[in-house]
Amino acid sequence: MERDTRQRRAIRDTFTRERRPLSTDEVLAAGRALVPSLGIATVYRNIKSLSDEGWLHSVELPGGLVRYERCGKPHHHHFICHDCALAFDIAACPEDVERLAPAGFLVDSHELVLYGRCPGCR
Amino acid sequence: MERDTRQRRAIRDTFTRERRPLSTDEVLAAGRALVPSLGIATVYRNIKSLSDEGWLHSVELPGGLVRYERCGKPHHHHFICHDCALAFDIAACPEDVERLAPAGFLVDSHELVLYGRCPGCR
DNA sequence: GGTTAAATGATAACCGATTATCAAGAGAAT
DNA sequence: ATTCTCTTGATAATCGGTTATCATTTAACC
Repeated sequence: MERDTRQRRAIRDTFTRERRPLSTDEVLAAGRALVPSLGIATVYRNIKSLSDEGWLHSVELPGGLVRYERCGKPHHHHFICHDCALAFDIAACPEDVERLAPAGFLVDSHELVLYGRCPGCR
Repeated sequence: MERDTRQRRAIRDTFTRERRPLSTDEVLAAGRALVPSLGIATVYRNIKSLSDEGWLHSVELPGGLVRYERCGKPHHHHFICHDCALAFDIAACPEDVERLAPAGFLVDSHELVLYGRCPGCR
């Protein structure tokens, strides 16, 4: 991936505009608003190359659906709306979660997911 | 599923003995220790019927691997070891996580996953 | 113990997600 | 504008997980 194509720009712009984890389908839908001919194979290819370049990384939240977000964001968590299924970033973090683990467990990272209804679905 | 078979007993016993979320492969492996002929189809069938009966329910943790645990446990969270990939129960909970969400988001549940190394892998 | 229908086990089929293929399209450099 | 080669888009192939099929086994009841 060396060339600056309309498709690749559309995909990058989508991640830059939406500041939340996006699934391949969401990238395809949003990207088609900019480049109607965009195909799913191109979405997968560019997500892969942008990940290899360290511009994107995958986010695995419960639900078996892989999403991707821009690299370099500060530590944060996520909110998933059970109506629209969109994932949103949550800046806050419930400090010192390490102490919640029983003795003998070594904690080195954590993931918190809040579920509910997003502003747009209420 | 009405008959009390050796296979079904082995699967139930596995969940009763291990008090943590189990994947279908873990149930198959543990169940075969009791009934060597146990097949994966039987594991899926019994997990489904035990779920329909309200004895089991699925737990979706990050990673795209569905696990199952007994119903009726008190509110708890999970720890996933990144060496052996086993999931363990964590009794503690970082209270009032609801207020971590920005205004406009209605939170009705949450899931916390701690990652690290379990006692057995250290 | 014999009968009968439900459960099992091996495996084929299915399904959604991802990757590979390849002819056509289009950046980039001349 | 032309050339060259990388990228795209349509779709076939693949993959892991789950479900369906069906002959065989076996629990439950007489």
